[in-house]
Amino acid sequence: MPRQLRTPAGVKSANGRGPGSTRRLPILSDVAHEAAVSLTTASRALDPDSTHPVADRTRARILAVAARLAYRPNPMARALRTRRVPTIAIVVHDISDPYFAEIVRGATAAASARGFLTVVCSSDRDPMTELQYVEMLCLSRVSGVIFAGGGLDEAQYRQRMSGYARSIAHYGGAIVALAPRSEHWPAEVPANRTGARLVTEHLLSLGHVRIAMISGPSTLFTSRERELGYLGAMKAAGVEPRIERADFTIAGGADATARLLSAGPPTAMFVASDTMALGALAEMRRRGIGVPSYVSVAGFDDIPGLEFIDPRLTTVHVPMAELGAAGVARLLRHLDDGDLNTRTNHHPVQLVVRESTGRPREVSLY
Amino acid sequence: MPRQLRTPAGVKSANGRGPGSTRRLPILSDVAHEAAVSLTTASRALDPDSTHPVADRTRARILAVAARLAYRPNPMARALRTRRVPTIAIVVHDISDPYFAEIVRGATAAASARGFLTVVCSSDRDPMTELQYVEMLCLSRVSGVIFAGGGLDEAQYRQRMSGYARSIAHYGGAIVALAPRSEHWPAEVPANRTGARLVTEHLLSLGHVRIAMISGPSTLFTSRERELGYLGAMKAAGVEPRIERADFTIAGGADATARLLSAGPPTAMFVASDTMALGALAEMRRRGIGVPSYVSVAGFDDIPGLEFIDPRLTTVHVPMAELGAAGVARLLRHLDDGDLNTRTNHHPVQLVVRESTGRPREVSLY
DNA sequence: TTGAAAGCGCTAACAC
DNA sequence: GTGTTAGCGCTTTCAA
Repeated sequence: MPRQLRTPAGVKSANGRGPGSTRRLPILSDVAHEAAVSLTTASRALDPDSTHPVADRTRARILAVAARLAYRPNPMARALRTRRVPTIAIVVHDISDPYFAEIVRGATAAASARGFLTVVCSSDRDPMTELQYVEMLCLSRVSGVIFAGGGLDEAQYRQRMSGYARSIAHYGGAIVALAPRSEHWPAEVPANRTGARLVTEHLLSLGHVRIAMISGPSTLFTSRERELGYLGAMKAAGVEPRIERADFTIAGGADATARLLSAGPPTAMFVASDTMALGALAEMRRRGIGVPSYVSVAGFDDIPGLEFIDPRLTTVHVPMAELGAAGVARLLRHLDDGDLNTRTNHHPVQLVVRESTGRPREVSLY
Repeated sequence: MPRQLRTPAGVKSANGRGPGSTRRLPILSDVAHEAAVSLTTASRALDPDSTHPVADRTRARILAVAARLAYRPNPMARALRTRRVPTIAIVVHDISDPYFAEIVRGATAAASARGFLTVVCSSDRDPMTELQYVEMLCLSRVSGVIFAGGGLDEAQYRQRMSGYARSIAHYGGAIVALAPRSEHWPAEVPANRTGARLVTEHLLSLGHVRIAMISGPSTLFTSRERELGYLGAMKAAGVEPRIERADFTIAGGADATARLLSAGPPTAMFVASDTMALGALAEMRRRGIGVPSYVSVAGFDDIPGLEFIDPRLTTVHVPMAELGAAGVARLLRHLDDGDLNTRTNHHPVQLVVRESTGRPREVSLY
């Protein structure tokens, strides 16, 4: 349809498609036409970060028309030109896990404040699913991708991931990690090692010697960092470490606890995430084992809702929402100012002692 | 830059931008050129749901080239043409609430299986924030919007919302509700009224008479439906109802419980969401009130993780992930088959009796 | 300081 | 069955 014959915006369309139909959204040419300027000038006046000069009177006129028509630029048309959609993606391992839900909450709030939409991709802890999502994101030309979960140390995964990352960098997209990864990406991560050290030292100071750790998969960098803190504190105290592995889920935490209890049960357990600690607590209850009377349990993350489980869990507070917001801020610094710094910022964590840890039991369990 | 001079895909760009740089992504004209066909034919052969005939030999040749070049259509260009981005938005009240997290999990899985990205917009229970998000979605021309949370019965909200909805319908976008609303949109909702009736009848059958309800804001349609079930059962039993209101948060549930307990405490409480019930339980514990020995508490939703709180909560199971998936399926039926049916499908719920409800106390609390 | 014109990559109406 | 052509709405040279 030639431009001239098009029904102008703000005028009821002649062939209204029934009662639900309404006027079409105004486009740039509507504004330009009404303000009696060219498309170019209208575009420049409306673009907040255009450096091209526009006469004050002209600009004022254009802005007035735009406001009256409630004009908003079409993001797709703009994206086609600028080669990037105003969307930020956040890739998480499991959106149902309160840890990731909190990060997403912080990130979406920060992103929407800047006019960015946030896409959430939850892989349900399957690396292949995660890679598929990243491929989709890459094809969609999202402005940036935030990886909330830790990376995997597995050849094929790393290779495909770095291929996508290169592709994203190629079209000018930004990448930020909120957990440790092998890739050298800009990162905003919690002080995992320090936190693990603090919590282990807390258990040691209570008099525990047989302190086991329930960690995540050995291929996950987050597991490794938390193990490092635990191992360091154990070594410094001259006591023997013991690591059992799970998959960062509640059920996994329960299973690992069962294994730990059936072979020389420890007097204290440091669980690498609160979610797994919930599973540990459930397994204890199922077996009638008192916490902390028989076994002390400490978690990591300080997820919301912890005040409602019994006993209240000793853990390491990670500023999840702030981490999400910091990730978005970092991403925007790349997009806005071309900041390509790949420094890793460590966010401080804090030991929160509650009711699930206490002095070691006097009697043996068996 | 004229097409002819452009660096072909698959050939290292002459002005590579450093080590991170790589060849540019292939575009349709690359495929068409290599396969020696026109853009149109290439487009048709590559579009899985194009009805236009293409010779088998030609199609095979085009597909082979596309595969070799790892060609993927540019979603932005396609969107500009089709006037819709391959993205589904899901609007929730609070992504940190496990109820919504589960719905989102179900929806994203279903959407990505069909090549759609899912945008999550969490309003943190602020109607104005929600409206802002919907405006953004509308401008972004997302293919569809799923409203996971219930609607508000408030004039200005309803007016702005229906304006956006009209706008979305106008460009061919779909809308689906997963909770009751005044707008006549296609809906997939839990059987709120039935669930509330079932749980109230359960409490009545245990011998309770003084059964209070903690509901949500009176302007929220979800609150109303659940109240209707409660009121119906109470009336049928000939006993006096009592409703206290909160805001569907943990803290709100705790506050409402405090108010309830300080003025003629009931022997049983039906709380309109598990999240609020968590707050109720916390308030009871703070006051040293036994559950269910002194007061029975029942929730609604059956959010994940409930097996780890003490006492285990009696509630009404809502199939959250299925609701999310059903919402996506409904949306795609609109998009694919033009199904504009606005029927409301009620998803069955189920009473789950656990440990937080029991027979009424013999002794008075005060 | 303004504007004309050329696309971004794709789809669809209309030939042939 | 295939190709030509005209845009989708916007940004951005380049020229005035």
